[in-house]
Amino acid sequence: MSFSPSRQQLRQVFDLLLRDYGKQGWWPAEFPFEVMVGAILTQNTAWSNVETAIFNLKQAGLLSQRAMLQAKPERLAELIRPSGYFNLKTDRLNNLCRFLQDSGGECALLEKTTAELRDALLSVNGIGPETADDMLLYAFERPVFVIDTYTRRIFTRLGMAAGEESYEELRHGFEAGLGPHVRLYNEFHALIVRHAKEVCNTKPHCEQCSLVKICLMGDNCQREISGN
DNA sequence: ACCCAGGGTCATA
DNA sequence: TATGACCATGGG
Repeated sequence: MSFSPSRQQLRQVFDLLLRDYGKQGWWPAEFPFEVMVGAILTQNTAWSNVETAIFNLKQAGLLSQRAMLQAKPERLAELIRPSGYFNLKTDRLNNLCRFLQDSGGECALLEKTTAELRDALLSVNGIGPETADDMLLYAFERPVFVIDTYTRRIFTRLGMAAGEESYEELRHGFEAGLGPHVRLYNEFHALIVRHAKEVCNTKPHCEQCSLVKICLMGDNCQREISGN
C-alpha cells in the first residue's frame, strides 16, 4: 500500500472545499484544555452531543485539569452523559488530566518536539492516533495532519487512496504532499468535516453532493455522483 | 426500527 | 496482525 498524492491534487480538493464553505476557524473551543477534552468526548460521537457535555462541564466549573481531577467520577460521568460512552470517557478524561499533571502541566509539554509529544499522548490509555493528532494540531498547533473516517472515505472515493492504507500511511501522505503548514492542516481537516456534515449527512444522501461529487455518507453508500 | 456519529481498547486465534 | 465485541447517547 502506498498513498502519495501530489501537492497539486491535494490543493485542488482543498481549494474546492474552501471556495464553497470558506474558512472554518477550528477548533470550536476557547482554550487548549477544552480542545483536548472535546477530542476525547467526540470519539465516535456526533459533535452536537459533545457540545451539550462541554456546556454541562462549563456550568459545573469542571472544565479545568484541577477541577476535573478533584471531581467524583460519578459526577463527571453524569455531566458528560450526553456524549455517550460516558463511563469509558470519564476514565479517559481522568487519564488525560493525570498525564498533564505528571508532565508538569501544559507549559512543560511545549518544550517537547512534535514527535516526542505525539508519543507521550499516544501512551495515554484512551488517546489513539486521531485523538492525539486533534490535540497536536488544534491545541498545540503542531503540523500534524488529522486522519478521520471522512478523510479516508473521501480520498478513497476520489480514487487517490486505495482504502486499505494504515493511519500512519495516510498521515504521512498528506504531510509529505503539503509540507508542514499548521494553518493549512487546520482548515483542511475542518473543511472535510464541514463537507461531511453540510452535504452528506442530510438525506437523501448523495443527491446534494455537488462539491467534490463524492458521497461521504456511511459505508453503505457507495454511489458516486457524476455530472455538473 | 434502523443507521450513523469528528475512535479506541481489549480478548482471542 | 487481524478480526470482533464492547462502549452508549441522540438525531435523521
